[in-house]
Amino acid sequence: MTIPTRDDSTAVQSKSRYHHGDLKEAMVLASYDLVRRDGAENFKLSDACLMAGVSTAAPYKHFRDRNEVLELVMGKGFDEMTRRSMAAVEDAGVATLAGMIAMGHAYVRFAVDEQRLFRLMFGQHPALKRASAVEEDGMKCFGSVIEQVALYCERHSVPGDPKTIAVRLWTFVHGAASLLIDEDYAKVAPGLDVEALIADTTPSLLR
Amino acid sequence: MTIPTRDDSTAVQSKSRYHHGDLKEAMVLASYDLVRRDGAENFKLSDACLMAGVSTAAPYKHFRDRNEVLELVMGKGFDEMTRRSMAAVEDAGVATLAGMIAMGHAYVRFAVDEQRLFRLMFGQHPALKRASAVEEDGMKCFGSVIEQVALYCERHSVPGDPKTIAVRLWTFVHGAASLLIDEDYAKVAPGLDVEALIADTTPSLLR
DNA sequence: CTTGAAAGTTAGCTGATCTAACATATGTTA
DNA sequence: TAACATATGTTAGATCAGCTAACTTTCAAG
Repeated sequence: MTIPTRDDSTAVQSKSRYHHGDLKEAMVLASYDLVRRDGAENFKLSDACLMAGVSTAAPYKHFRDRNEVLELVMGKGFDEMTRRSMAAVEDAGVATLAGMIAMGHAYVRFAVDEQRLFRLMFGQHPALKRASAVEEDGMKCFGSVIEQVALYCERHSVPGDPKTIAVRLWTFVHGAASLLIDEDYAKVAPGLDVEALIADTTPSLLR
Repeated sequence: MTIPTRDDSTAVQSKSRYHHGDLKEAMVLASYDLVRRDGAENFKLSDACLMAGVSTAAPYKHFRDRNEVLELVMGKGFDEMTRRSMAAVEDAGVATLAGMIAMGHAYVRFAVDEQRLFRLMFGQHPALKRASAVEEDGMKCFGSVIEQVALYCERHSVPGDPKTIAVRLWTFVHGAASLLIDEDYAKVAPGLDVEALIADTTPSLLR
């Protein structure tokens, strides 16, 4: 439950070491890693303090409380998710079917690779998600996914409202990611190939 | 944060009142209500103790720890969800399109009505979900949904593996429920009519 | 330099889970 | 029916994390 080692390469520090330099950033980075490792429910602010090399009271000069730190971690999570999804679609081809499928796969792969982060980002404390920083990053993430689907719809003259179709696709992919990492598929459909499920279903949803 | 009043109608009690009578059951019932009201993240075992009228040490004679109580609450949640989904499909017509849509709507409505319960049941601590009691009730819940879709597929000679098609429908409905209560739809597609989304999309998924 | 604000520190409060040691019913057996 | 074993309560307190208060150090502006 505790391997909180000081990572000096991460922290920006003054020579004196009484003042950290950029404790706020260092705390968020440390917390991001801790949440990825242990999950938000096991995240201890005090571990992040250890990693940043400060006392447990120090963060309160920069954050309202533990939750504000988690909010910023969520924001970083959404940024990373956006980055990966967009990279995938640009790689496989913007406004192509392959691109849409790749985007779905990237979404699911993020959920799998970053399970604990994904769990923090979705379905947990509704209060956290309402934080302005989170709202902004979340909107950017979902917005860019929807935008990509809309591009596809226009290019291929898919009938109907592009946004509605985009929401359909998003809904399906999100459901797949959730049920997969929650091990619900494993209970009723063990060995299910989720990538195939998405590849097979995407065409039906894009029309 | 605290309205834990003693509910004597719920509790089975002996005359002496030293021994509760059925503390285990009383604790689960109280905890179920508290989780529905406050969410699992704000659930205090001590509140449940107050409601059951016992000291905070008493539950440890019946439960391993706080998590075991939550596991049983999850189990009850799955039972209730199964009940509602099956009632909906039987009401609207087993093996009919209307029945499939009604089942989806019931699933989403459960998520909305019992948001905090739903959040406990999905996407939270993976450890809790692996508890045998939870696994059993969860399987029953998803299993019966899948079974119903399979019945539809057979009746209407839908080509392809019925189970695969059932998983598709389940995935979509679960995604819709999750994004809805997580207020993610509200961010990018405010005012989205989720019931319509499901009614419109179900036919495309059932073939 | 001085001085005020920013950003650390230590000490300690609070509130929740859980444990240890003890107390009281209950019900089976002598 | 007395006595014992067991189940199921109680009280007291350890622990541990979040957070606050009061004090200290550094920095930067004039």
